[in-house]
Amino acid sequence: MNITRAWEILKDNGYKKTDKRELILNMFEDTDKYLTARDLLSVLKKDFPGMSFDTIYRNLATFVNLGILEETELNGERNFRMHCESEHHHHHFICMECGKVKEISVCPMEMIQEKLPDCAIESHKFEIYGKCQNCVHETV
Amino acid sequence: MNITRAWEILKDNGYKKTDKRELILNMFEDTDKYLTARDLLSVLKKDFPGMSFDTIYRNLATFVNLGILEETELNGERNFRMHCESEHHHHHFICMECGKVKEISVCPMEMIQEKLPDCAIESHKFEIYGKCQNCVHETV
DNA sequence: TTTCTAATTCATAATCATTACGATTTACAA
DNA sequence: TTGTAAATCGTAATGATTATGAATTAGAAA
Repeated sequence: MNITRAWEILKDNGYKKTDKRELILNMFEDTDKYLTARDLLSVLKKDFPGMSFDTIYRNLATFVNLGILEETELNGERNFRMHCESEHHHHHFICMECGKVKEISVCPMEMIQEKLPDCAIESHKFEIYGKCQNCVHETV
Repeated sequence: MNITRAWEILKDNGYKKTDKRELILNMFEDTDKYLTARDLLSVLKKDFPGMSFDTIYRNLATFVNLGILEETELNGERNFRMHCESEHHHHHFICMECGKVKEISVCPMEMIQEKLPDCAIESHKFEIYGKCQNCVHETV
């Protein structure tokens, strides 16, 4: 997902272009990591001291609904990042040190459905946590 | 994990046998579902109106540390259940309707490590959500 | 361009889960 | 039976998130 596409989606759905939304989207475009509402607020407060929780959370929810951002829960906090548009279904390795995210193409769901013949599978979460190459070699 | 084993573990680690702990463990022994702190409190308040958050949360943390309970995050709330002692590593299918939990023996982690040769994988989460046999057939 | 209106934001308070604290009570070993 | 560390109670604090009502603003229509 790039920022141009994000604006298209917003416009198509009747959402306006505001400076706050622009700042938020820019922050996501600049990184491949997951960010929290807190991350966003602490940066955006510099440019807009009055920036409020409401603005952040409402916009994050909007972006997720429109498929611009994707979301996961990491130690009790919601984390967001630009939605990947890889053509194939995939999962993520998340570095717990620096936050870097890598795509993993393996997904065992086909196997799984066979094992649960009578269940209606609605979703699944498969995430791998650890340290990435760089962080493994860092001395603590 | 059964309750007798749980008490052994507690005793071995210098924890005392209290009526509150007994009630909490009994609730977990009676079900195979995940329970929240709220679930526990709402039931236990009947027998012990004074039962406090502190007691619940402190004991849940203790039980998790000792491996008596296992924990997962489900829509922003921590959920707990008796730790499975299956001899093999496995994952869970969780019915979002009734809360029933099924063991899934498939785990793709061997495959994954190959794909991330330089990363130190520390943990992973793999959960499947949906409706179980019974709940699929219920009319809403 | 100006005006109108719905969308957006601000400031703040409410809510919900969780954690912390000081005083009191309790389990259990000596 | 008693002493003491552990556990609990009652309540308050914290931190993330959601809600509210008033004020502002973007963007379409005149």
